[in-house]
Amino acid sequence: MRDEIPDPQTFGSVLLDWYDDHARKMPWRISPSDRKAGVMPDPYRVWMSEVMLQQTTVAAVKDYFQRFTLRWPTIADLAAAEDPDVMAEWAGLGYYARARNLLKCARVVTSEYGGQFPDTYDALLKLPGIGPYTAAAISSIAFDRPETVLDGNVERVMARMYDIHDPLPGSKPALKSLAGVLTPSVRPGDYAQAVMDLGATICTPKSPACGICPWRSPCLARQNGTAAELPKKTPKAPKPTRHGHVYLAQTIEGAWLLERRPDKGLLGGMLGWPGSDWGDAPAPSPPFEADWNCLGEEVRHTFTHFHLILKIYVAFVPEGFSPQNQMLLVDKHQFDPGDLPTVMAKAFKLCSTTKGLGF
DNA sequence: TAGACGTGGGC
DNA sequence: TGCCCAAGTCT
Repeated sequence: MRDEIPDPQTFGSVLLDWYDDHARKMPWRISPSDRKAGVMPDPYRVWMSEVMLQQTTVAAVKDYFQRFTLRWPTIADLAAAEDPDVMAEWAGLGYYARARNLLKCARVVTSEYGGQFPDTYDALLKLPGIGPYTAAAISSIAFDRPETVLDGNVERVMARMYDIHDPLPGSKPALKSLAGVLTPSVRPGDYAQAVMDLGATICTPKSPACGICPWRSPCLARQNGTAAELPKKTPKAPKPTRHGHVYLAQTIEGAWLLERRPDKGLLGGMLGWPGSDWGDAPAPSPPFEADWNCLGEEVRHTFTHFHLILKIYVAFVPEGFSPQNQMLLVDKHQFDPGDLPTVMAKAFKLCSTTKGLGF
């Protein structure tokens, strides 16, 4: 069946023609016409957008990207930022290791590369938070080098183009190889974005719009009627349910008792409420002795690999209490629940909308 | 190397 | 409602 597929290099020009008319507008993207006129993107903005887009939708990223680039317009600005400010700005976007690595990477590029991103795949791959996908994306999009990006979109497009039924992630190397064969030497940066746009808008996970796809003719899955069932994926393990206790306490002046979570592990580096471990039946562990008032409602939240149910307790911080370890008191005028990861913001919201607690 | 690591939207 | 999915990386 392979002999029915046209010369791979012609795929590139077909897709680029489609992209010229259908490229989505994004704050970090140079339009195809501007790009053809010689305008190059700012590698800092390409890097920032690609890190934010890891496992995250374009819609969710847009506002964060605008805020980050407005507040820290250059990589030197970001490298000089305070860690808590960056973590607070990232709050709500998820996968917080990305924010910690964003700062690490900014500081390495500033100190070791004079503030200029390297342009090769191998050099980019060595930087914190930059893996095979992001190294290829920055190298191709920001520097127009012919690297092959392989994200979820490209995996899906390739599995369908070649009607690959082997399940992901095992089939990843084969799909990368097939994607590499199709990568053209002309306009590789626009091509990388074009394949991803194709996957995001036409070759979608469910109900792919094969009828209007620029690659409908050579696509083997469309010929065989298997597009909608590809790519196959190995089944995921079921999520267990864990339980925990969190303690929301305020001083008589209104300051909130929070803790800075350790860098390693879940919600690493973020602010949160003091609390127990999360497990099957965790022991209560209030930050101080008090008459803790348990809220009638619980927080329910689902992470990537488990469900969580949190019991909320509230009390006043006793006079003379001084925070130990990673705990800190945050003045009520400085406290912003938007600085918290979503699960912690949910606990705050539940607390603040429950009446009769004295807060 | 397989599991850890967030969140919100769509169906 | 619950599951799938989104421009993955790290260990």
